[in-house]
Amino acid sequence: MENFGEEYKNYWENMFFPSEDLDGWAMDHEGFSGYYDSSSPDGGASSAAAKNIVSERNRRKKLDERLYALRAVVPNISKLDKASIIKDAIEYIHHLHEEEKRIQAEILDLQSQNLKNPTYDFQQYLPILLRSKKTRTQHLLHSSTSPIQLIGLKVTHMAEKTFVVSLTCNKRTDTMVKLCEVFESLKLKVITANISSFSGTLLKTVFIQVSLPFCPSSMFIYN
Amino acid sequence: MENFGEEYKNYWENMFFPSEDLDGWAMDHEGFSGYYDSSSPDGGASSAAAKNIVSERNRRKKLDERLYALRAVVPNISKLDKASIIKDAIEYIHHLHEEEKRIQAEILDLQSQNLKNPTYDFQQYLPILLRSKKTRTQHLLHSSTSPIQLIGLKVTHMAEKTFVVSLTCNKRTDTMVKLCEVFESLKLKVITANISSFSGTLLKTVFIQVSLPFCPSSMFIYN
DNA sequence: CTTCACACGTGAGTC
DNA sequence: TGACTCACGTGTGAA
Repeated sequence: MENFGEEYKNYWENMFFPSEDLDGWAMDHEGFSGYYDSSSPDGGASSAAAKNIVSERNRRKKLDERLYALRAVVPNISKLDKASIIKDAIEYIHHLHEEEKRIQAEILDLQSQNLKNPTYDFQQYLPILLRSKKTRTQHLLHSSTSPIQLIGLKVTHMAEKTFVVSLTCNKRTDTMVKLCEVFESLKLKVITANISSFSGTLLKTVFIQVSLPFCPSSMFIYN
Repeated sequence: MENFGEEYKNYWENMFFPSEDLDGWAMDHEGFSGYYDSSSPDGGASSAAAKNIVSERNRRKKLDERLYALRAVVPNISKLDKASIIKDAIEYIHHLHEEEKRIQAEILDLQSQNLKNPTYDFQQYLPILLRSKKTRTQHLLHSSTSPIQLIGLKVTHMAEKTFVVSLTCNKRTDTMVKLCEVFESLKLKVITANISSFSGTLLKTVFIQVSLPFCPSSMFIYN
């Protein structure tokens, strides 16, 4: 029996090396069958026992492979112990659960933070705006001489029917005039407007009041 | 030997019931020692073997408990198989990894969305602001006659060293004057400022330029 | 009757 | 040396 122990001395360390000698081992085992199984020396029973042996060995091998794979996906393994591997895996799953909960809270916080100052991105409605006023707006924004190069455009809902439109763009020649023309062309009810220029950029802030209840898409088809 | 099998027939199902009969079992085992261990019938060796037996039994029990605990933290167990439990645990960890990656991407997306219009919430820096200018600001914001009732306060990073401070508050008597006093007390380098009032609320927008590189907390200790 | 998964006792190796 | 961890072969009950 000692040779078996020699063969599998380092089994746990290099269990992923497929050892073909395992298959041939059942034949050798026939010679040992009489040693402890004196009551049934017939070939049929010993063959069944050998089948059981190799089956059990495959089962153990599979289980150890799984355990090895589990150890591979779990970082910070404290010990190579079988029990410790499972223990670390459990703790790691708990850690992942906590992290997921924490990150979910963070994402919820970010979402609520976005919701707290409800700034709707204008960018997606700009095409609608351009389509509806293609006749004038289009060629103003894309005039060959000095087009309005948009940097940022957003609308903030201040009160019912009241919005603040903030538009940032590069400052070129006549950009300010064109900007005013664009806004004028929208025929919005402007409460107050302010244009500031610094370091090559323009920022135009316009308070507008709409007659319809808030609906971002309808707001800019409005003319 | 059959009685042993009977005792542990349902071992896996109720492994968490501490079975006290395990301790007393070693004594019974003495009677069987001669059956297969004919070479060493002395009491010392058999006692050592008995210790080994109970130790090994405890080891197996611990390992099974760990496996049971692992099964408990993994949802959607396909089979109660030992190997399947580990396999499902591995898949579950992979699932958690994917989910974490997905959610991290989502949080990054949200953050970039916040960064695209980099509006830093002023609210958390307001206490610092108030602390640093307690002498004047504090009593202005909390004066008994008509305190400035803050609705929204945020700063937007426009360019290097350039920020837009937007402050919204309720409009009361002298609110506008006090607002100007507060901003004046901060000794900021104001490029341009604009105050608008509508439907009982005030909005003050100030372009300021700071001499230090951007650091939200230091910015408002600045005086 | 065969297959499968299991718990068991046991010897060997390690620290 | 004693206290471990491990792989092995084996018997057993369930599918």
